Amino acid sequence: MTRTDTQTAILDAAQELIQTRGANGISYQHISDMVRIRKASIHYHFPTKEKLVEAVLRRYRVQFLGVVDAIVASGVSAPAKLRRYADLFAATLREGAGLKVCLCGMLGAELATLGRPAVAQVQRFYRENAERLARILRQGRASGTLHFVGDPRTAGMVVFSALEGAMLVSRADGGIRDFRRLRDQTLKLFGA
Amino acid sequence: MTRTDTQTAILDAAQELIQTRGANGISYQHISDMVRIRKASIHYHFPTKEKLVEAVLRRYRVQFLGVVDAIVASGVSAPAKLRRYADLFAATLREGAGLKVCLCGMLGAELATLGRPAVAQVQRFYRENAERLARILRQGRASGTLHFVGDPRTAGMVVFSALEGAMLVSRADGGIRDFRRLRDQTLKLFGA
DNA sequence: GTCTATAGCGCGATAGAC
DNA sequence: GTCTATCGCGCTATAGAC
Repeated sequence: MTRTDTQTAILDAAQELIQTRGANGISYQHISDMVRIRKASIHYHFPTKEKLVEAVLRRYRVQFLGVVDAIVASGVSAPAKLRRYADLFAATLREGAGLKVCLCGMLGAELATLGRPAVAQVQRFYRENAERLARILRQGRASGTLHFVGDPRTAGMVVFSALEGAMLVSRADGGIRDFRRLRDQTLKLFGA
Repeated sequence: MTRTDTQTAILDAAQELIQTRGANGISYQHISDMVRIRKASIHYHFPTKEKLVEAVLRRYRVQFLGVVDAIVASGVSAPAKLRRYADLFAATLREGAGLKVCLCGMLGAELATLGRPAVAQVQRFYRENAERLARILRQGRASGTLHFVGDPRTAGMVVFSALEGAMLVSRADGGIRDFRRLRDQTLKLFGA
């Protein structure tokens, strides 16, 4: 499990490239151009491209959900949690050089070309995020700080998929400015 | 502008493939497998892959916006228009064999790998859809049938990007069933 | 663990017969 | 308009030296 600096650097480059161009839009050469390593040497750390994508996915999911869980466990109000959660997406979008979408938003689009393990990782990311959001929404409604109708689980999926869609659309057109507008308006719909 | 049967068949196959696998996940061979034509012959109708993607995009945008404009111009209430609009996305998702996402949702993800003309087409699709939605929302608020706070233009973008995100996420996990739940809950947020 | 070299394949695109 | 044949390239992946 202990990861070397080289492995981390490869994962960093691969993740950034996938979030920008998609898994089908990159090659080992692209990674080699970013990391000080020859493309053949990448296979020593990650034998196939499929394994590399899986490794990127696993790290991303664990890291992202860790931050989400910290937000859920924090003592702030439900609207504040919702706001912090949405800011994770804003931070992702601005991260690095160009605009990046969520790794799992990108791989969700490319789902039909991924292997079974990668597909399972993407599905798990979606479910776990929606579940955390459902908890926040349930808490907010119980304490009277959030207002919405219907099942909190569905509402959690709505918030999650709306943010994924907002990243995708705002990257193409208005960038982070538009994303913030979409985020604010979306949160308002839940009374936050 | 008159299109032959062969050109239409190629565009149909290319569109279906792109909506499922993405532009970077398909090849002329994939199209050749679906249409009764050799892969080299496709170049006669669409000289490069980039031109083919552009042609698919243009046809999709014109066709989709045509239906949207018919909904906008129809005499039904704003909530009914919103509902019919959302049903276009549900229909797209179920269309054909496997689950398909919106062509421009898919190409939005792959935006960084597309040529300038294709990028412009995707942006235009986003803008035009958000603009039509803004009109519906404005009408609904004025007539007291829809309820939301803030700028109708931003709200239009919210509805559009939420539906794009809902397609993406529900394709990965619960399919059309989940999409309908997301659609219903989203419309409720606007009082529809 | 990283390198050079290369196998082996699929890709987009072109040439030229029909 | 469609075909066969092929070019040239980039891709993932492997072999073997260091």
